Amino acid sequence: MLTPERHRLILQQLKEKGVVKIQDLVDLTNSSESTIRRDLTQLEDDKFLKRIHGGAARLQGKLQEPSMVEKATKNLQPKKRIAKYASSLVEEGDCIFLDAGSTVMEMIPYLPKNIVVVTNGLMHVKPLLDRDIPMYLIGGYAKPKTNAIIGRGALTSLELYRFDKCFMGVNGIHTQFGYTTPDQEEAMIKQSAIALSREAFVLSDESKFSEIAFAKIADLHEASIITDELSSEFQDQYMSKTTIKVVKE
Amino acid sequence: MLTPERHRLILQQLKEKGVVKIQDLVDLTNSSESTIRRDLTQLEDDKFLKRIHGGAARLQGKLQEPSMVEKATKNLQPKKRIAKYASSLVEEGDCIFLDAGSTVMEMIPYLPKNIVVVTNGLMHVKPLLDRDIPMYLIGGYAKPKTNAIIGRGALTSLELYRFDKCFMGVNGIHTQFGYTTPDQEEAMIKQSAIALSREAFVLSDESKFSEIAFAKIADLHEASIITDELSSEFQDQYMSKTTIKVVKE
DNA sequence: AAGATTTTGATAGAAAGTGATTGATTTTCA
DNA sequence: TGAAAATCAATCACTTTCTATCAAAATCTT
Repeated sequence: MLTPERHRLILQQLKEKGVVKIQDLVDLTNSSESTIRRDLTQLEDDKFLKRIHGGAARLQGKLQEPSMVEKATKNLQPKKRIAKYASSLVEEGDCIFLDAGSTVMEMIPYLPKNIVVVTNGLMHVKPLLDRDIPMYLIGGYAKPKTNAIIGRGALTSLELYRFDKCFMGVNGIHTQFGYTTPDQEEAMIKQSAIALSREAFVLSDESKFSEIAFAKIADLHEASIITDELSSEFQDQYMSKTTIKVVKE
Repeated sequence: MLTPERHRLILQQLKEKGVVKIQDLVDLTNSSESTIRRDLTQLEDDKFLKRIHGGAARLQGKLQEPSMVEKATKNLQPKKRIAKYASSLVEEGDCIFLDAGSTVMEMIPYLPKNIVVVTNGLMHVKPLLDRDIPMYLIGGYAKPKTNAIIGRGALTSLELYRFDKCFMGVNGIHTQFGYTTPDQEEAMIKQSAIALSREAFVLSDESKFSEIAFAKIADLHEASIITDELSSEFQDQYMSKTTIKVVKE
């Protein structure tokens, strides 16, 4: 995992929670304790946070501007671009499924209002309600780290619906949380949702995503990939089954 | 638990109540008395509070607006008291249902960790996850104003579970949002949950609640009412079917 | 492709935080 | 007032976290 990505994750956690434990960051980023410590030292030097025994704390001074996370963030822009394009595919009256995950969440501000959204992403709830978009939540187990609803019950609950379109994050939540291997149970939800949908779209803001994860999701059904960069090997390999839309600038 | 997290809790308690007992802080933070004492010493050094025999007191130096704090405190206390008592009824290993609503939400900080929670309250999600309490969410329509999951799907989703105990707010969310008439669909969820539970508890922090709402919930099944004040007419009227626990001080 | 540089993970000794105990001090209440 | 109860500061043993260092792995240069 790249250094700036880790830093972004750390700052984001900090922004959300105020204080974070080192061990949590280790789990979150799949890095060693040493690496996290070095990150924290560095971020403290740059006045982004304050180290405390056991972890780090947000500094309340003034440097809390939105610029803070933004500054440390280089990956935000492509994500927004992709999300905006994906939203443009949604038409009034549609019933869509939104996968849990940060890239998909970015779609919400751009969605039309006269639609119905079904989701398993707890983090999507507030932004959707704020926009007054009618929303159904899948029932089931709430997975702490990714705020996704998963499990057997979730599948049952999901199968009550049918969708015009569904939107999935490639590494879904894992992009954001640093997993390289998709969670088995979340993958099952993804697959099921794709099966219940007339059209499926996969959003990826990672220029390099693991071939395995890619295949798992896209190979099973027809799907369109929306990304900002894609090596030609992948294009050749999957072109036959999937449409690939590369969104630039 | 990280030191600043504990300090935050202490100061928060102090802000709400003006004075806090050490033992309460021990319970609240799951730390030892020694640790709390050390925290208090430190916070006093930093001029955040004044230590007094048995606990700590807010210092009235500057940042206090007595009128506002007092105002917010008046309705807060009974609610917390009731919620704390209700939490004490939950045993390790229990599977419980938590109704959507502000009074029930107050229970969360006091719940034991080795339980499973099922809820239809979206506002409960974050506090439960923060406490690492395993949580299942009912699926269905997310009602914007109350952040509750309701609807036909919710009933279906709910009926997959069985509970040891369930906890309902009387006017539920309506207390907070100023409704006097319970929402029909939310009432259905309440009734269904009570039916699926071995024991049912109704929490009320309103000394006067409407007879209609009361009867709707309590009359259908055996249930215990937990409240801080109850006119004797109600007691006489419902004593036969329900247990009433009045929590004072 | 070989070497230099950076990043990473592991380890050991130092430092800090924690919980229990003990005896001193304060409060309570008869 | 005086004895019992509650609260307190001080200390000890124990656990967790921290710093510093080194070698392996990854990345960059030339």
